[in-house]
This record gives sequence, C-alpha cells and structure tokens, in this order.
Amino acid sequence: MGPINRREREKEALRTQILDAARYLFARDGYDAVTMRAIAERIEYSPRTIYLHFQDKEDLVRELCRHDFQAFGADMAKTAKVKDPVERIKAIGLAYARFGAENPNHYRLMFMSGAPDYEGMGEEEWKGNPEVDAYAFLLGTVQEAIAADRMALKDAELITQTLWAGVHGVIALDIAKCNDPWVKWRPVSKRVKTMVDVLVGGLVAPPRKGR
Amino acid sequence: MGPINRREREKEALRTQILDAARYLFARDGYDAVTMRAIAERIEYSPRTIYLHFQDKEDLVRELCRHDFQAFGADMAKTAKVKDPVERIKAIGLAYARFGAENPNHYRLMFMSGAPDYEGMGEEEWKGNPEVDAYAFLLGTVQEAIAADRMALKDAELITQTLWAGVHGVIALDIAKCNDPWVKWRPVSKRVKTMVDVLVGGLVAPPRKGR
DNA sequence: TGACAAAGTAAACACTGTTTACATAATGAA
DNA sequence: TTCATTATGTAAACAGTGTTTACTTTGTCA
Repeated sequence: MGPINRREREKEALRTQILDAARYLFARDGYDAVTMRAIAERIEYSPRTIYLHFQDKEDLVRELCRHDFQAFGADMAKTAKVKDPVERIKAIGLAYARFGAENPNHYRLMFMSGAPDYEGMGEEEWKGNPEVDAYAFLLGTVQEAIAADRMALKDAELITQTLWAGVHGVIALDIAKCNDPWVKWRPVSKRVKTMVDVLVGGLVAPPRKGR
Repeated sequence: MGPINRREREKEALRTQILDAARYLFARDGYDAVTMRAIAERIEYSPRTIYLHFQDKEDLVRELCRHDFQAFGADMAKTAKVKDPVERIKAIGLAYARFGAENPNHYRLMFMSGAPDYEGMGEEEWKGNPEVDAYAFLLGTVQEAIAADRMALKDAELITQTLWAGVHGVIALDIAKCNDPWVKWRPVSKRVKTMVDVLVGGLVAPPRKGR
C-alpha cells in the first residue's frame, strides 16, 4: 500500500468527479450543453485536466452512457423471468420504452444521433454493449417464439427490427416532438401500449385449426 | 419598371443563390456541415451578407426545408386519389417513408432534432406547414375509416399517432443506425412494408359477423 | 452635384473543442 | 538530505463556430 496506490485512487476519484459533473449537466441539459469548460468549472479544475482522463468529449460522454446504460441492460434482463416468449416480447417493449422515456438525453445520444464509428470496433467490443445485448436478447426471444410456432412470420430479424422500430418510433417522436401544439398527444404510456399490442397482435400466428 | 424593381430582383436572386448553396451543402453533409462561412465562400460573398437576407442560420435552414418539403406535401397529397380509406392509410405510410429514406438530412432536421420553438407561432402559421398538413391528412383519413366502421379502435388521434410512430421508427432507426454492423438489417423497403401491413392489419376491425 | 439609403465588407466578439508550452509538486534514487 | 524524474495541473493560445459592430462602397433620387 505505497503512495502509488494512493495516487491511483486519487486519479480514479478525479475521474469519477469529472463523470459526475458531466452526468449532471448531460442529464439536465443534453449533449450540447455539456461543455468541457462547464465541467471543469463545476469540479474547479482547468479544462485541460479533463483531457488527462478522457481522450475527448465524445469519449467522456460515451463512458458516461456506458455506465448509466447498465440500468438499461438490467431492465431488459429482468424481463427474462417471463416464461412465455410472446409475453416476454411485450415486456421487453415496455421496459425499453420506459427507459427511453425516463432518460431522454441518454436515449437521444444512443439511438437518435448519427452512428458512432463502429469501423475500428472488433467483435469483442460488442460484448457488454447494452445496445447490442438488448437487440440480441429481443432477437433470441423472437426466435424462441418462432420455434414454438407462435409467430405468423418466420424471419426473426425482420420481426425484431419491426418491433424495435415501432417502440423506438413512439419514444423518438415523443422526445423530439412532444411540444408540438398541433398534435393532441395521447399519454406516451398509452401510445407505447397500443404500439406493442398492435404489433405483437399482428405478428403472432393465428391459433391453429382444431385448437 | 424602374431600377427599384431591378434591385429587388437582384436581392431575390442573391437570396436564391444563398439558398441554393446552403441546400447543396445541407443535402450533402447535413446540418452541422452547413457553416455560414462555407455558404459565403460558395457564393463568393462575405459571411455578413447572408445575415442581410436571413435572421440566422436556423432561419435559413428552415426556409430551405420549407421549400423542399413542398415535395413532401405533394407526395402525401397524391395518395388522396386512393378511394378506400384503409388503402389510403397504407399509401400515406409508404409515401411518408419513401420521402424520409430519400431525404435523410431533411427528415432528420424536421422529425429527429429538438423541437423548434412553436411558442411564438400563431395558428395561422401552421397552415401550409407540411408537417401539420401531413398529420392532419392522415388524421382525416383515419377518421374517415372510423366513420366507415373499419377500425378496431375509435380514438382517431391514438391511431394516427401509432401509425406515424411506426413508420417514423423504421425511418429514424434507418437514418441513425443503418451502419451498425451488429444488426442484419433487412432492406428498408421491406421493413416499411412489414410495419405498415402489421399496424394496419392490427388496427382494422375484424369483419362483422354475417358478412 | 450632393444628400441619403442600401449593399457589402473587414474585423472583432463570444463561444466551442483541443493543444502547446510551461509550472508545480510529489516521488524514488544517490 | 538533495537531486533528477515523473506525474499533475495550468494559462494561454489555436482553429473553428454563429453573430455583430463599425466602416466603406455603391447606386438612387432630389
């Protein structure tokens, strides 16, 4: 337990401080409002110091989201306890939507901004990426439902993408357009429920003859 | 036909020149790539000159979109010739999606960025706003379908919002995430068709007994 | 011709993210 | 203890953004 450990702990503590300050600003005002100078001011360090802990702003915010998106992954995983695959699909949709509605700035960054470059990203880096995990989780459930002969279509990817797009549409529209006065918006929870019910209802196979 | 007219024509011509330069940059590289200096350089004027014709950058780009979105309104209006309201709903969805897929930068600005302030906007300004018109057009068609007893639900706003969200989800996800390598994306046209078919299928009333 | 208004400009302002060059302070070795 | 080294942090600057202030040029009309 020499001073090296202490210094490392201090370094880690400052890194956390930076992340906390950034998280506060980001959750409150969104990506653009998080300026390096504002973060620096909040933690009472010079702007340059941030660059000793993060490569650049994108790196910082991405780290921020990765951390917070653990909750996203956890929410999704909780639905695994639902046995029936069709009901689980519904549960995933609702959990996904709730997270988006409650974390609009995170959601916006992860699913509504231009894609971050995945070019230099090896397959190993996808592991643990909640975006990927959540997609894979939904895809697996859809495959399970297909295997149980519960779905009207057999293309698991197409079904998954349609379900994702539907719920994403409700949330994304809500985030971007909820203040438009020329739409009499129904409550977002109701819109989500309608979307999930209609999509799942339309994708599930009609009961077989003789049942 | 004095020189005043000529000057006004010249002024109008320069305004058009600015818009053309901005349109070129915007369509090619998106909102952030359109810098006032880049526009000025393209038309070989000083940056300040742009401000003699437009209040600020947002004003310019908004004007840009309003102009180009006439095509959007026209696309929507074309579907009016479809007599059957349910079929017309499908046609609107497909037309909407096609426009989004073919004009991703415009689409992103209009439907995926933070809401522009509608606060100071009177009702008269909504008229002619293609966003509003398209929504109203779809809403009207849904109401028509409800009146004809063709829909399973009776809440026209809720149905309209669900349809919009579904197609928006496909397009928005495509624009933001089409390069993600961990999704085996089906062609966007197929995803749109699936979305429209499933949604409409789920929202249309089952045939009455005895028919 | 001369007053006047419009059109256009250079330079600056305030704000970004980021970097260069420098100071400070803590550490391990002589 | 003293010194060199290394990590830590900073002030000032750079290059870019949208936008404005103060000024010059230009064209029009009396």
